[in-house]
Amino acid sequence: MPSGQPSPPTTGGPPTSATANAVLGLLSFGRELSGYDLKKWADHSLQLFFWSPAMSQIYTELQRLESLGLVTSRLEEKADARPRRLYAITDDGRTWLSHWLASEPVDLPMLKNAMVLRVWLGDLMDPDTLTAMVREHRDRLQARLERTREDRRTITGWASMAHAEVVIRWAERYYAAEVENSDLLLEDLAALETPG
Amino acid sequence: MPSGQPSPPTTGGPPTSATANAVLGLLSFGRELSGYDLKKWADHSLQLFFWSPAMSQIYTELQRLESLGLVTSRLEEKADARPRRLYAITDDGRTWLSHWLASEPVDLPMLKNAMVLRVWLGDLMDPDTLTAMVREHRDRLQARLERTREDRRTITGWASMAHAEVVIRWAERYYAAEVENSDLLLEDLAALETPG
DNA sequence: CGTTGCATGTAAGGTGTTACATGATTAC
DNA sequence: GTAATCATGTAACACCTTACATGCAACG
Repeated sequence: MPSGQPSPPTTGGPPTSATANAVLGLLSFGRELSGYDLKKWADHSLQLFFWSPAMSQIYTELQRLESLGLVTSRLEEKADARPRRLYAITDDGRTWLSHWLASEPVDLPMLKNAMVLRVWLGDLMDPDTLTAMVREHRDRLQARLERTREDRRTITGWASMAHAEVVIRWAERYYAAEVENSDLLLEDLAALETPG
Repeated sequence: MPSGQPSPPTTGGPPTSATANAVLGLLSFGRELSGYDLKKWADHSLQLFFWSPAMSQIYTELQRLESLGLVTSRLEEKADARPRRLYAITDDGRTWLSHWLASEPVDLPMLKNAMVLRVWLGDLMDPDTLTAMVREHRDRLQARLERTREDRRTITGWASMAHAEVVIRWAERYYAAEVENSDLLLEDLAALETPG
C-alpha cells in the first residue's frame, strides 16, 4: 500500500496538541497577555481541569503559534516599565480554534493520581504511613476547593465569562467530590486494619 | 556557588518516574506476566486512576527495569504455544518500590479533561454541538462506571487484593460523581441558553 | 543593598506516542 | 482462507520539564 498521507502531519500544519489549543484558548478571551501573565492565568483557570504548562513551554508554544499566524505579538511601550512582549489572538487563530473545538474527537479524561497509586500498592506500605499520606492529600484537596471557591467569587458576573463560570462551578463540585471520596477512602482503609 | 548535587540524577539511579513504578507495581502482585498481559491488566486497573501506558512503553520500561535488576525475565517453555517472555519482580524490585512509595512526596493529581476544556471555550462553539458533545461524554463515563462495577465483582474477595478492592471502590465513587457532575454541567449549559 | 517578584528565554534530556515491521495462533 | 487477536519489538518524533542564564523593578 502506498504511504498516502503520513497521517496528521503535525509538523507544518496547525497545532494538534491540546496544549497549544489551551494557550490559544487563554488568549481567546480577548485580552493581550504576556507569557508571564499567561502562566498565572493558567494556574488559576486551566489548572482546575487540565494542567498548567511550564513557563518555558508557554513561551515555546507562543512562538510556534506566532509563526503559524494564529497569534501576533508586540512590544509594550511604556517609558517607566521594562518592556514586555504582549500576545493577542488573530482572526485566523480564532477560526482555527473554533474549528478544532468542533471537529476533534473528545478524548476521555486522563487522570494521574499518585495518591491512589499508593493505596493500590498498599500491601507494600506501613499502614500508618499510608493513612497519614491520604490525610495530607485530603487536606490539600480541601485547600484547593477553597481556593476554587474564592476564584469563583472573583469572576462571578464578569461579562463574557459565562462559560468560564459554568466550568468553575463544575470544578467546585469536582473537588468537593474528591474530598468526600478521600474521606470514604480513609474509612475503607481503617476497616482493613480492624478485622471482623 | 558550586554546583553541588545536580539534583536527583535520574540517569543511572533507579527509576524516578511514576510510570516505571506503576509497571513494577503491576508485577508486585506476584504473578509472572508478559508485556502483553501487563497492557491488558493496566487497562483494567491502572487505567482507572492513572493511565494506561502504550504497549511500546511497557516493553521499553520492562527492559530498563530488567537492566536495573528490579525485574527478571524468562522465556516460557511450552511445546504447543509460541514463546512469550515472562517478567517477574525481584527482591530488589520489591525493596525499591516499597522505599519509593514511602519516601517520594505525593504529587497532586493531574487531570487533563478535554471535555471541560471545550466547555470553557464554549463561546467559540455552537451551543447544540457543545451540548451533544457533553452528552456523549457523559455516556462514556457511565459506560466506564459500569465496566468498573463489573471489574469489582470479579475481584471481590480475591486473596491479597484487599487494597486493590479499596481502590476499585474509590474508582466507582469517582466515576459515579463524574457522571452526576456531567448532568449538572448539562443543566448549567441549558440555563445559559434560556435567559431570565 | 539584598531579597523577592517580574520577565524572557535557551539547552538538554527525559517521557511517551504513533507508525512501522513481523509473524504465529485462533475462530469463523 | 481470512480476519481478529496474540505477541514483541524498533524508529522517529512530539511533548514537556528542569536547569540554566539573564537582568530589571520594587520593597524593606
